[in-house]
Amino acid sequence: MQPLDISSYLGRLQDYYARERIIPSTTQLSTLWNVKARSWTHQIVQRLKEENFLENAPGSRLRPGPRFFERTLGPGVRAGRPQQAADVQPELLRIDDYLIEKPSQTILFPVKGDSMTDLGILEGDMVVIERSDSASPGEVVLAIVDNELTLKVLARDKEGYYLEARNEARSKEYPPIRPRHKLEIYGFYVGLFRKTQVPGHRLHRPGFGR
Amino acid sequence: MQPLDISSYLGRLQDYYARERIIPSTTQLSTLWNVKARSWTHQIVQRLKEENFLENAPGSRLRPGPRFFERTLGPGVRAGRPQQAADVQPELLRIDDYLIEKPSQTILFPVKGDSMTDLGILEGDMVVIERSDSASPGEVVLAIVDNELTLKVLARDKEGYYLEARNEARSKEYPPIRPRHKLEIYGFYVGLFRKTQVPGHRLHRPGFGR
DNA sequence: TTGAATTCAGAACAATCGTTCTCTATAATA
DNA sequence: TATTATAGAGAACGATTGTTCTGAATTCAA
Repeated sequence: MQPLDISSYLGRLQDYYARERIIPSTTQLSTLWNVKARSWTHQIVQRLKEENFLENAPGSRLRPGPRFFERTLGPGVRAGRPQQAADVQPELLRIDDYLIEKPSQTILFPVKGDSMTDLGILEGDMVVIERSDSASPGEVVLAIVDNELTLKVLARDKEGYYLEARNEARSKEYPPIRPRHKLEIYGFYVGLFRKTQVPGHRLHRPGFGR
Repeated sequence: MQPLDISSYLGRLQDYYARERIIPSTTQLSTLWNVKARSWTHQIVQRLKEENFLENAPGSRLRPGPRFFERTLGPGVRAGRPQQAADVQPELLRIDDYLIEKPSQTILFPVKGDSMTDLGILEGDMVVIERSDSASPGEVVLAIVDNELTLKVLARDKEGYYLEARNEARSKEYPPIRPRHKLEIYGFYVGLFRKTQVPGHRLHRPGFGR
Protein backbone atom coordinates (compact mmCIF):
# COMPACT_ATOMS: atom_id res chain seq x y z
CA MET A 1 0.00 0.00 0.00
CA GLN A 2 2.73 2.43 0.92
CA PRO A 3 4.34 3.88 -2.19
CA LEU A 4 7.88 3.40 -0.97
CA ASP A 5 8.92 -0.22 -1.13
CA ILE A 6 10.29 -0.53 2.31
CA SER A 7 10.87 -4.23 2.29
CA SER A 8 14.21 -4.18 0.55
CA TYR A 9 15.54 -1.70 3.07
CA LEU A 10 14.08 -3.76 5.87
CA GLY A 11 15.56 -6.94 4.50
CA ARG A 12 19.06 -5.56 4.37
CA LEU A 13 18.66 -4.18 7.85
CA GLN A 14 17.48 -7.52 9.15
CA ASP A 15 20.49 -9.21 7.64
CA TYR A 16 22.71 -6.59 9.15
CA TYR A 17 21.11 -7.05 12.53
CA ALA A 18 21.53 -10.79 12.35
CA ARG A 19 25.22 -10.23 11.77
CA GLU A 20 25.92 -7.38 14.13
CA ARG A 21 23.09 -7.51 16.66
CA ILE A 22 22.73 -3.77 16.56
CA ILE A 23 20.74 -1.20 14.64
CA PRO A 24 23.33 1.20 13.27
CA SER A 25 23.22 4.95 13.09
CA THR A 26 21.68 6.84 10.20
CA THR A 27 25.10 7.44 8.73
CA GLN A 28 25.85 3.75 8.62
CA LEU A 29 22.36 2.96 7.46
CA SER A 30 23.02 5.27 4.54
CA THR A 31 25.97 3.24 3.38
CA LEU A 32 24.14 0.00 4.08
CA TRP A 33 21.24 1.12 1.95
CA ASN A 34 23.28 3.01 -0.64
CA VAL A 35 21.48 6.20 0.13
CA LYS A 36 23.56 9.31 -0.32
CA ALA A 37 21.58 11.60 1.89
CA ARG A 38 21.26 11.00 5.59
CA SER A 39 18.02 12.93 5.50
CA TRP A 40 16.48 10.38 3.22
CA THR A 41 17.76 7.56 5.36
CA HIS A 42 16.09 9.28 8.24
CA GLN A 43 12.87 9.35 6.27
CA ILE A 44 12.99 5.63 5.62
CA VAL A 45 13.66 5.01 9.28
CA GLN A 46 10.56 7.03 10.10
CA ARG A 47 8.49 4.76 7.90
CA LEU A 48 9.98 1.69 9.49
CA LYS A 49 9.07 3.10 12.85
CA GLU A 50 5.52 3.81 11.73
CA GLU A 51 5.22 0.22 10.61
CA ASN A 52 6.59 -0.99 13.95
CA PHE A 53 9.66 -2.56 12.45
CA LEU A 54 11.82 -0.22 14.45
CA GLU A 55 11.33 1.73 17.60
CA ASN A 56 13.17 4.28 19.64
CA ALA A 57 15.42 3.16 22.41
CA PRO A 58 16.72 5.40 25.17
CA GLY A 59 19.23 7.92 23.98
CA SER A 60 17.44 8.42 20.68
CA ARG A 61 18.89 5.24 19.33
CA LEU A 62 17.03 2.59 17.47
CA ARG A 63 16.15 -0.95 18.29
CA PRO A 64 14.08 -3.62 16.57
CA GLY A 65 10.36 -3.07 16.92
CA PRO A 66 7.66 -5.65 17.50
CA ARG A 67 7.38 -6.63 13.84
CA PHE A 68 11.10 -6.71 13.14
CA PHE A 69 11.41 -10.45 13.56
CA GLU A 70 8.42 -11.42 11.53
CA ARG A 71 9.10 -13.98 8.94
CA THR A 72 7.18 -16.45 6.94
CA LEU A 73 8.01 -20.09 7.26
CA GLY A 74 10.52 -21.55 4.92
CA PRO A 75 9.70 -23.64 1.92
CA GLY A 76 8.00 -26.95 2.45
CA VAL A 77 4.87 -25.68 4.05
CA ARG A 78 2.16 -24.99 1.58
CA ALA A 79 0.21 -21.82 1.46
CA GLY A 80 -3.01 -21.84 3.37
CA ARG A 81 -1.39 -23.56 6.26
CA PRO A 82 -2.61 -22.67 9.68
CA GLN A 83 -0.65 -19.77 11.03
CA GLN A 84 0.96 -21.85 13.68
CA ALA A 85 4.65 -21.91 13.12
CA ALA A 86 6.57 -19.26 14.90
CA ASP A 87 7.39 -16.46 12.53
CA VAL A 88 10.63 -16.01 14.26
CA GLN A 89 14.17 -16.71 13.30
CA PRO A 90 16.01 -18.25 16.18
CA GLU A 91 19.13 -16.38 15.17
CA LEU A 92 17.34 -13.14 15.78
CA LEU A 93 15.29 -13.90 18.84
CA ARG A 94 17.21 -14.76 21.90
CA ILE A 95 15.41 -17.36 23.90
CA ASP A 96 17.42 -15.94 26.72
CA ASP A 97 15.72 -12.59 26.32
CA TYR A 98 12.34 -14.19 26.25
CA LEU A 99 12.89 -16.28 29.32
CA ILE A 100 14.84 -13.98 31.59
CA GLU A 101 13.73 -10.57 32.72
CA LYS A 102 16.10 -9.86 35.55
CA PRO A 103 19.37 -11.49 34.61
CA SER A 104 21.20 -10.43 37.72
CA GLN A 105 18.68 -12.18 39.94
CA THR A 106 18.11 -15.25 37.86
CA ILE A 107 19.62 -18.66 38.35
CA LEU A 108 19.15 -21.92 36.52
CA PHE A 109 18.57 -25.19 38.29
CA PRO A 110 18.47 -28.70 36.92
CA VAL A 111 15.43 -30.60 38.10
CA LYS A 112 15.77 -33.92 39.85
CA GLY A 113 12.90 -36.22 40.58
CA ASP A 114 9.39 -36.38 39.26
CA SER A 115 7.46 -34.59 41.94
CA MET A 116 6.25 -31.87 39.58
CA THR A 117 5.40 -33.78 36.44
CA ASP A 118 1.77 -32.66 36.48
CA LEU A 119 3.02 -29.17 35.72
CA GLY A 120 5.14 -30.47 32.89
CA ILE A 121 8.34 -30.17 34.89
CA LEU A 122 10.36 -33.30 34.31
CA GLU A 123 13.61 -34.69 35.57
CA GLY A 124 16.52 -33.16 33.71
CA ASP A 125 14.68 -29.96 32.84
CA MET A 126 16.32 -26.67 33.61
CA VAL A 127 14.12 -24.37 35.60
CA VAL A 128 14.57 -20.63 35.56
CA ILE A 129 14.44 -19.26 39.06
CA GLU A 130 14.21 -15.63 39.98
CA ARG A 131 15.66 -14.96 43.37
CA SER A 132 13.28 -13.77 46.02
CA ASP A 133 12.79 -14.52 49.66
CA SER A 134 9.06 -14.20 49.49
CA ALA A 135 6.25 -15.74 47.50
CA SER A 136 2.51 -16.19 47.44
CA PRO A 137 0.48 -19.37 47.89
CA GLY A 138 -0.06 -21.09 44.58
CA GLU A 139 3.29 -20.09 43.17
CA VAL A 140 5.92 -22.62 42.29
CA VAL A 141 8.89 -21.88 44.45
CA LEU A 142 12.37 -23.14 45.01
CA ALA A 143 12.50 -23.52 48.75
CA ILE A 144 15.11 -24.54 51.24
CA VAL A 145 13.68 -27.13 53.57
CA ASP A 146 15.95 -28.72 56.13
CA ASN A 147 18.98 -27.56 54.24
CA GLU A 148 17.76 -28.96 50.96
CA LEU A 149 16.58 -27.23 47.83
CA THR A 150 13.19 -28.33 46.58
CA LEU A 151 10.93 -27.17 43.80
CA LYS A 152 7.35 -27.27 45.00
CA VAL A 153 4.10 -25.38 45.09
CA LEU A 154 3.73 -23.01 48.01
CA ALA A 155 0.47 -23.58 49.86
CA ARG A 156 -1.14 -22.39 53.03
CA ASP A 157 -3.79 -23.53 55.47
CA LYS A 158 -4.72 -22.73 59.03
CA GLU A 159 -1.54 -24.33 60.28
CA GLY A 160 0.63 -22.15 58.11
CA TYR A 161 2.67 -22.39 54.98
CA TYR A 162 3.73 -25.70 53.48
CA LEU A 163 4.89 -27.20 50.22
CA GLU A 164 2.98 -29.41 47.83
CA ALA A 165 4.16 -31.68 45.04
CA ARG A 166 2.28 -31.96 41.79
CA ASN A 167 2.23 -35.60 40.82
CA GLU A 168 -1.19 -37.05 41.31
CA ALA A 169 -0.27 -40.50 40.09
CA ARG A 170 2.31 -40.88 42.84
CA SER A 171 0.85 -38.56 45.40
CA LYS A 172 1.54 -40.97 48.24
CA GLU A 173 5.23 -40.67 47.62
CA TYR A 174 5.08 -36.91 47.82
CA PRO A 175 3.14 -35.85 50.87
CA PRO A 176 2.95 -32.17 51.74
CA ILE A 177 6.10 -30.87 53.29
CA ARG A 178 5.75 -28.99 56.52
CA PRO A 179 9.08 -27.51 57.49
CA ARG A 180 10.29 -28.50 60.90
CA HIS A 181 11.56 -25.09 61.82
CA LYS A 182 11.34 -22.52 59.14
CA LEU A 183 10.48 -22.37 55.49
CA GLU A 184 13.01 -20.46 53.49
CA ILE A 185 12.19 -19.31 49.99
CA TYR A 186 15.08 -19.20 47.59
CA GLY A 187 13.21 -17.92 44.57
CA PHE A 188 10.23 -18.47 42.36
CA TYR A 189 9.80 -20.38 39.16
CA VAL A 190 9.43 -18.30 36.02
CA GLY A 191 10.01 -20.85 33.29
CA LEU A 192 12.02 -23.77 32.10
CA PHE A 193 13.81 -25.20 29.14
CA ARG A 194 14.55 -28.74 28.14
CA LYS A 195 16.82 -30.41 25.69
CA THR A 196 16.17 -33.91 24.58
CA GLN A 197 19.04 -36.29 24.52
CA VAL A 198 20.39 -35.57 21.10
CA PRO A 199 19.97 -38.67 19.01
CA GLY A 200 23.31 -38.43 17.30
CA HIS A 201 22.72 -41.84 15.88
CA ARG A 202 19.45 -40.77 14.40
CA LEU A 203 21.08 -39.93 11.14
CA HIS A 204 22.21 -43.47 10.65
CA ARG A 205 19.15 -45.40 11.60
CA PRO A 206 16.59 -46.26 9.01
CA GLY A 207 13.36 -44.39 9.24
CA PHE A 208 10.64 -42.59 7.49
CA GLY A 209 11.62 -40.46 4.57
CA ARG A 210 14.87 -42.19 3.99
CA MET B 1 40.75 -11.65 41.16
CA GLN B 2 40.33 -8.32 39.45
CA PRO B 3 40.46 -5.50 41.97
CA LEU B 4 37.37 -3.72 40.72
CA ASP B 5 34.20 -5.59 41.51
CA ILE B 6 32.72 -5.56 38.11
CA SER B 7 29.81 -7.85 38.78
CA SER B 8 27.50 -5.25 40.26
CA TYR B 9 28.01 -3.03 37.23
CA LEU B 10 27.52 -5.99 34.95
CA GLY B 11 24.38 -7.04 36.75
CA ARG B 12 22.74 -3.68 36.40
CA LEU B 13 23.72 -3.55 32.75
CA GLN B 14 22.30 -7.00 32.15
CA ASP B 15 19.03 -5.99 33.72
CA TYR B 16 19.00 -2.84 31.64
CA TYR B 17 19.65 -4.81 28.50
CA ALA B 18 16.87 -7.25 29.30
CA ARG B 19 14.54 -4.26 29.56
CA GLU B 20 15.74 -2.10 26.69
CA ARG B 21 17.55 -4.52 24.41
CA ILE B 22 20.33 -2.07 23.87
CA ILE B 23 23.66 -1.20 25.40
CA PRO B 24 23.44 2.49 26.15
CA SER B 25 26.05 5.17 25.67
CA THR B 26 28.66 6.00 28.25
CA THR B 27 26.64 8.99 29.36
CA GLN B 28 23.63 6.86 30.08
CA LEU B 29 25.76 4.16 31.61
CA SER B 30 27.03 6.77 34.00
CA THR B 31 23.56 7.50 35.29
CA LEU B 32 22.70 3.82 35.34
CA TRP B 33 25.75 3.07 37.42
CA ASN B 34 25.67 6.25 39.47
CA VAL B 35 29.10 7.20 38.26
CA LYS B 36 29.71 10.91 38.01
CA ALA B 37 32.58 10.83 35.56
CA ARG B 38 32.13 9.51 32.07
CA SER B 39 35.81 8.75 32.02
CA TRP B 40 35.40 6.29 34.82
CA THR B 41 32.42 4.74 33.14
CA HIS B 42 34.59 4.33 30.11
CA GLN B 43 37.14 2.57 32.25
CA ILE B 44 34.61 0.10 33.57
CA VAL B 45 33.44 -0.57 30.04
CA GLN B 46 37.01 -1.35 29.09
CA ARG B 47 37.18 -3.97 31.80
CA LEU B 48 33.91 -5.47 30.69
CA LYS B 49 35.30 -5.66 27.20
CA GLU B 50 38.45 -7.34 28.41
CA GLU B 51 36.33 -9.93 30.17
CA ASN B 52 34.29 -10.48 27.02
CA PHE B 53 31.08 -9.28 28.57
CA LEU B 54 30.93 -6.48 26.04
CA GLU B 55 32.39 -5.95 22.63
CA ASN B 56 32.59 -3.23 20.03
CA ALA B 57 29.95 -3.04 17.37
CA PRO B 58 30.32 -1.05 14.17
CA GLY B 59 30.21 2.67 14.73
CA SER B 60 32.13 2.38 17.98
CA ARG B 61 29.02 1.34 19.80
CA LEU B 62 28.75 -1.49 22.22
CA ARG B 63 26.97 -4.77 22.10
CA PRO B 64 26.83 -7.77 24.39
CA GLY B 65 29.91 -9.93 24.21
CA PRO B 66 30.11 -13.69 24.24
CA ARG B 67 29.87 -14.00 28.00
CA PHE B 68 27.10 -11.46 28.44
CA PHE B 69 24.34 -14.04 28.45
CA GLU B 70 25.98 -16.55 30.70
CA ARG B 71 23.72 -17.69 33.48
CA THR B 72 24.80 -19.16 36.73
CA LEU B 73 23.80 -22.75 37.04
CA GLY B 74 22.80 -24.00 40.42
CA PRO B 75 23.32 -27.51 41.67
CA GLY B 76 20.67 -30.16 41.40
CA VAL B 77 17.52 -29.12 43.12
CA ARG B 78 17.61 -31.92 45.65
CA ALA B 79 21.27 -31.54 46.32
CA GLY B 80 22.58 -29.54 49.18
CA ARG B 81 22.47 -25.84 49.56
CA PRO B 82 24.13 -23.88 46.81
CA GLN B 83 27.18 -21.72 47.13
CA GLN B 84 27.93 -22.36 50.74
CA ALA B 85 31.55 -22.04 49.78
CA ALA B 86 32.11 -18.67 48.24
CA ASP B 87 35.12 -19.74 46.24
CA VAL B 88 33.31 -22.42 44.32
CA GLN B 89 33.23 -21.29 40.73
CA PRO B 90 29.62 -21.41 39.61
CA GLU B 91 28.89 -23.19 36.39
CA LEU B 92 27.74 -21.05 33.52
CA LEU B 93 25.35 -21.77 30.73
CA ARG B 94 24.05 -19.90 27.73
CA ILE B 95 20.51 -20.95 27.06
CA ASP B 96 20.43 -20.24 23.35
CA ASP B 97 23.62 -22.10 22.65
CA TYR B 98 22.48 -24.94 24.82
CA LEU B 99 19.17 -25.30 23.06
CA ILE B 100 20.02 -24.56 19.46
CA GLU B 101 22.81 -26.29 17.65
CA LYS B 102 22.01 -25.45 14.06
CA PRO B 103 20.43 -21.99 14.04
CA SER B 104 19.86 -21.90 10.31
CA GLN B 105 17.86 -25.10 10.41
CA THR B 106 15.98 -24.47 13.60
CA ILE B 107 12.57 -22.98 14.05
CA LEU B 108 10.42 -22.38 17.07
CA PHE B 109 6.88 -23.58 17.20
CA PRO B 110 4.21 -22.75 19.75
CA VAL B 111 2.39 -25.77 21.08
CA LYS B 112 -1.37 -25.88 20.90
CA GLY B 113 -3.48 -28.50 22.56
CA ASP B 114 -2.65 -31.10 25.15
CA SER B 115 -1.94 -34.10 23.01
CA MET B 116 1.64 -34.41 24.25
CA THR B 117 1.31 -33.70 27.94
CA ASP B 118 2.71 -37.08 28.93
CA LEU B 119 6.03 -35.94 27.56
CA GLY B 120 5.81 -32.72 29.51
CA ILE B 121 4.91 -30.69 26.43
CA LEU B 122 2.10 -28.35 27.39
CA GLU B 123 -0.04 -25.85 25.59
CA GLY B 124 1.80 -22.58 25.18
CA ASP B 125 5.23 -24.12 25.29
CA MET B 126 7.67 -23.26 22.56
CA VAL B 127 9.22 -26.31 21.01
CA VAL B 128 12.54 -26.16 19.26
CA ILE B 129 12.35 -27.92 15.93
CA GLU B 130 15.28 -28.84 13.77
CA ARG B 131 14.34 -29.03 10.14
CA SER B 132 14.52 -32.41 8.50
CA ASP B 133 12.32 -34.27 6.10
CA SER B 134 13.08 -37.61 7.62
CA ALA B 135 12.84 -39.17 11.04
CA SER B 136 12.87 -42.49 12.84
CA PRO B 137 10.03 -44.22 14.68
CA GLY B 138 9.92 -43.15 18.29
CA GLU B 139 11.06 -39.63 17.60
CA VAL B 140 8.89 -36.64 18.29
CA VAL B 141 8.33 -34.92 14.98
CA LEU B 142 6.62 -31.88 13.62
CA ALA B 143 4.65 -33.29 10.71
CA ILE B 144 2.39 -31.83 8.11
CA VAL B 145 -0.83 -33.77 8.04
CA ASP B 146 -3.64 -32.57 5.82
CA ASN B 147 -2.01 -29.20 5.50
CA GLU B 148 -1.64 -28.76 9.22
CA LEU B 149 1.41 -28.78 11.41
CA THR B 150 1.24 -31.27 14.25
CA LEU B 151 3.66 -32.33 16.91
CA LYS B 152 3.43 -36.06 17.46
CA VAL B 153 5.44 -39.21 17.94
CA LEU B 154 6.38 -40.97 14.76
CA ALA B 155 5.42 -44.64 14.85
CA ARG B 156 5.35 -47.54 12.47
CA ASP B 157 3.60 -50.87 12.10
CA LYS B 158 2.95 -53.29 9.30
CA GLU B 159 0.62 -50.80 7.64
CA GLY B 160 3.28 -48.11 7.53
CA TYR B 161 4.15 -44.92 9.31
CA TYR B 162 1.67 -43.04 11.46
CA LEU B 163 1.56 -40.49 14.25
CA GLU B 164 0.76 -41.02 17.89
CA ALA B 165 -0.24 -38.60 20.62
CA ARG B 166 1.08 -38.91 24.14
CA ASN B 167 -1.80 -38.24 26.49
CA GLU B 168 -2.92 -41.41 28.13
CA ALA B 169 -5.65 -39.79 30.16
CA ARG B 170 -7.42 -38.58 27.05
CA SER B 171 -6.20 -41.16 24.60
CA LYS B 172 -9.63 -41.57 23.05
CA GLU B 173 -9.54 -37.98 21.89
CA TYR B 174 -6.21 -38.48 20.19
CA PRO B 175 -6.32 -41.59 18.08
CA PRO B 176 -3.34 -42.45 15.91
CA ILE B 177 -3.15 -40.35 12.81
CA ARG B 178 -2.76 -42.22 9.59
CA PRO B 179 -2.20 -39.73 6.80
CA ARG B 180 -4.62 -39.99 3.94
CA HIS B 181 -2.06 -39.63 1.26
CA LYS B 182 1.41 -38.95 2.42
CA LEU B 183 3.10 -38.14 5.65
CA GLU B 184 5.35 -35.14 5.43
CA ILE B 185 7.95 -34.51 8.09
CA TYR B 186 8.82 -30.92 8.75
CA GLY B 187 11.42 -31.46 11.44
CA PHE B 188 12.13 -33.16 14.70
CA TYR B 189 11.80 -32.05 18.25
CA VAL B 190 15.02 -31.21 20.04
CA GLY B 191 13.77 -29.31 23.06
CA LEU B 192 11.41 -26.71 24.40
CA PHE B 193 11.15 -23.72 26.60
CA ARG B 194 8.32 -22.33 28.63
CA LYS B 195 7.60 -19.08 30.35
CA THR B 196 4.98 -18.88 33.02
CA GLN B 197 2.53 -16.05 32.86
CA VAL B 198 4.40 -13.36 34.64
CA PRO B 199 2.66 -12.73 37.91
CA GLY B 200 3.01 -9.00 37.86
CA HIS B 201 0.53 -8.82 40.66
CA ARG B 202 2.61 -11.10 42.78
CA LEU B 203 4.35 -8.16 44.30
CA HIS B 204 1.16 -6.80 45.71
CA ARG B 205 -0.49 -9.88 47.04
CA PRO B 206 0.16 -10.97 50.56
CA GLY B 207 2.17 -14.10 50.94
CA PHE B 208 4.86 -15.93 52.73
CA GLY B 209 7.87 -13.97 53.76
CA ARG B 210 6.17 -10.62 53.57
C1' DT C 1 55.51 7.14 56.33
C1' DT C 2 56.25 6.72 52.01
C1' DG C 3 54.68 5.31 47.67
C1' DA C 4 52.09 3.22 44.42
C1' DA C 5 47.74 1.45 42.77
C1' DT C 6 43.16 2.11 42.55
C1' DT C 7 38.92 4.77 42.31
C1' DC C 8 36.74 8.56 41.04
C1' DA C 9 35.94 13.51 39.10
C1' DG C 10 36.07 17.25 35.71
C1' DA C 11 37.37 19.37 31.49
C1' DA C 12 38.17 19.21 26.80
C1' DC C 13 38.50 17.18 21.96
C1' DA C 14 37.12 16.07 17.29
C1' DA C 15 33.80 13.10 15.41
C1' DT C 16 29.47 11.61 14.88
C1' DC C 17 24.81 11.76 16.14
C1' DG C 18 19.65 12.73 14.93
C1' DT C 19 17.15 16.09 12.90
C1' DT C 20 15.53 19.84 9.96
C1' DC C 21 15.76 22.70 6.18
C1' DT C 22 15.84 23.79 1.21
C1' DC C 23 16.58 22.14 -3.18
C1' DT C 24 16.44 18.98 -7.47
C1' DA C 25 15.30 14.93 -10.15
C1' DT C 26 11.94 11.39 -11.37
C1' DA C 27 7.57 9.26 -11.86
C1' DA C 28 2.71 9.17 -11.97
C1' DT C 29 -1.50 11.39 -12.78
C1' DA C 30 -4.64 14.53 -14.75
C1' DT D 1 1.01 19.21 -21.41
C1' DA D 2 0.92 20.78 -16.66
C1' DT D 3 0.59 19.23 -11.96
C1' DT D 4 1.76 16.82 -8.07
C1' DA D 5 3.42 13.50 -5.12
C1' DT D 6 7.49 10.66 -4.45
C1' DA D 7 12.49 9.80 -4.28
C1' DG D 8 16.64 11.57 -3.45
C1' DA D 9 20.44 15.02 -2.50
C1' DG D 10 23.15 18.47 0.17
C1' DA D 11 24.06 21.65 3.82
C1' DA D 12 23.70 22.94 8.34
C1' DC D 13 22.18 22.93 13.50
C1' DG D 14 23.13 21.97 18.19
C1' DA D 15 23.55 17.82 21.10
C1' DT D 16 25.75 13.78 22.22
C1' DT D 17 29.18 10.57 21.26
C1' DG D 18 33.71 7.98 22.61
C1' DT D 19 37.98 9.09 24.16
C1' DT D 20 41.93 11.25 26.39
C1' DC D 21 44.07 14.10 29.63
C1' DT D 22 44.99 15.96 34.22
C1' DG D 23 44.28 15.74 38.87
C1' DA D 24 42.30 14.79 43.26
C1' DA D 25 40.68 11.27 47.00
C1' DT D 26 41.10 6.75 48.77
C1' DT D 27 43.13 2.39 49.74
C1' DC D 28 46.75 -0.64 50.93
C1' DA D 29 51.11 -2.73 51.16
C1' DA D 30 56.01 -1.82 52.14
